[in-house]
Amino acid sequence: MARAGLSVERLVAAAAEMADEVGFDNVSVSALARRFGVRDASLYSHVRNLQDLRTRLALHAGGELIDRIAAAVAGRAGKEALTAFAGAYREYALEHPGRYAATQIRVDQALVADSPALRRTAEITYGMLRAYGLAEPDLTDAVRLLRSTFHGYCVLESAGGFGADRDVRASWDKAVDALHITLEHWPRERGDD
Amino acid sequence: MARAGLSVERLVAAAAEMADEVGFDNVSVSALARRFGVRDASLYSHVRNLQDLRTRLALHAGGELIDRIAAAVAGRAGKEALTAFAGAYREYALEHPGRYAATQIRVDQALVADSPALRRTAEITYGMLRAYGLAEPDLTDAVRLLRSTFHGYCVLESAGGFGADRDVRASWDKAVDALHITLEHWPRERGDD
DNA sequence: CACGTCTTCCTAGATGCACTAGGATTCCTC
DNA sequence: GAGGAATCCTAGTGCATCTAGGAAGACGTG
Repeated sequence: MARAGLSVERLVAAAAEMADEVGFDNVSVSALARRFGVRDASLYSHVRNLQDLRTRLALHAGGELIDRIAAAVAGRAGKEALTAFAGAYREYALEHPGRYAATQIRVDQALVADSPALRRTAEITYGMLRAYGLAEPDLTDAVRLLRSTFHGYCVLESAGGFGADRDVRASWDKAVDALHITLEHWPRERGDD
Repeated sequence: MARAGLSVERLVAAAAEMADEVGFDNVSVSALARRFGVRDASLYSHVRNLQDLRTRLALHAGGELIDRIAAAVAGRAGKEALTAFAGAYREYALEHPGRYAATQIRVDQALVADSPALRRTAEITYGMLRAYGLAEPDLTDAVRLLRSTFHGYCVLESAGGFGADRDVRASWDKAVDALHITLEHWPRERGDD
């Protein structure tokens, strides 16, 4: 019997494509097997179960995302870096809605800690913010604000949540501008209370 | 045979409780039927299918959320209104994670347009922002920024996405502060370009 | 009260998914 | 070419959504 040549890597890659096409929630073991012309059961030699597949997909997509961001931010600082970061983030979320959705799932913290991608994300984000001269706890607050805004915007935009007759890209640029101003005039924590 | 006294309203209410307990994704027709001591098939006299149930739950939760926000904002303006809005929003999302998750699903735009809740949300939001003296298209940009930040923060927080050792409530207050400042110093659109 | 009707809830069954056990075939290595 | 490991299979379980069609309670009308 001719073999299909499955492997964890090929499965994850196909799952990523499938997620972008039919949505992350519709990535199933059966559908993936069908795509390879193979029985469901065959996949379980390469992947423990559906959750395992999804987790691998999440880590894979997270790595892709941070690679793009890192490339965009490299060599820039201040507002330029922020704009590049934001642009790369939104572009990935819109180009790859399924993969981006995958990055949102709750993943075992032990796995996250093991993955270099997540650490790199933190490094890049905090590094970018250092240019604004923030210190803890303002730094963490600012990171949380950025993540929330970027994530929230991309989720709402790709879910079609912005119905008003106003260019979505323009609103995004405005939001990034606003964030830059906020970071420059951050309401700093006083050290003595 | 004794009747269970099912109705769409009771089903949706039970589904809402169930969503908060076991997560929105785990609300199933079978589990809901089990909760009423009734067969799965019996629910299909009241609800068309699972998607119908979820849509009803989403609209129900959306109504609850905007009611809370309206009550919190009533009689306030400016920063007070913004803080009240933000507080009511986050409180609901944390108290009712399942219902809040329900409000995120993609719902047929025709149904949304029919629902008074969504229109009320827009009214309240735009009304609150008018105090900052913004005009279109800045108004829409600001609404999108607010929604994104609130939504993103609540999603990330309730998904356990904020791992750093910093009080999550404090970061939220800081974010709301930052948004207030942003709204006061909004980078306005010049009319002539 | 008897009758017909509508609603509610049922049984039975089709279909699709995740997942396991265990067997067969192919590939790699020595 | 023989042994062992990896790959893919058949067969089957359990749980989910959803449909078709039937029985029995609730309800209004004469």
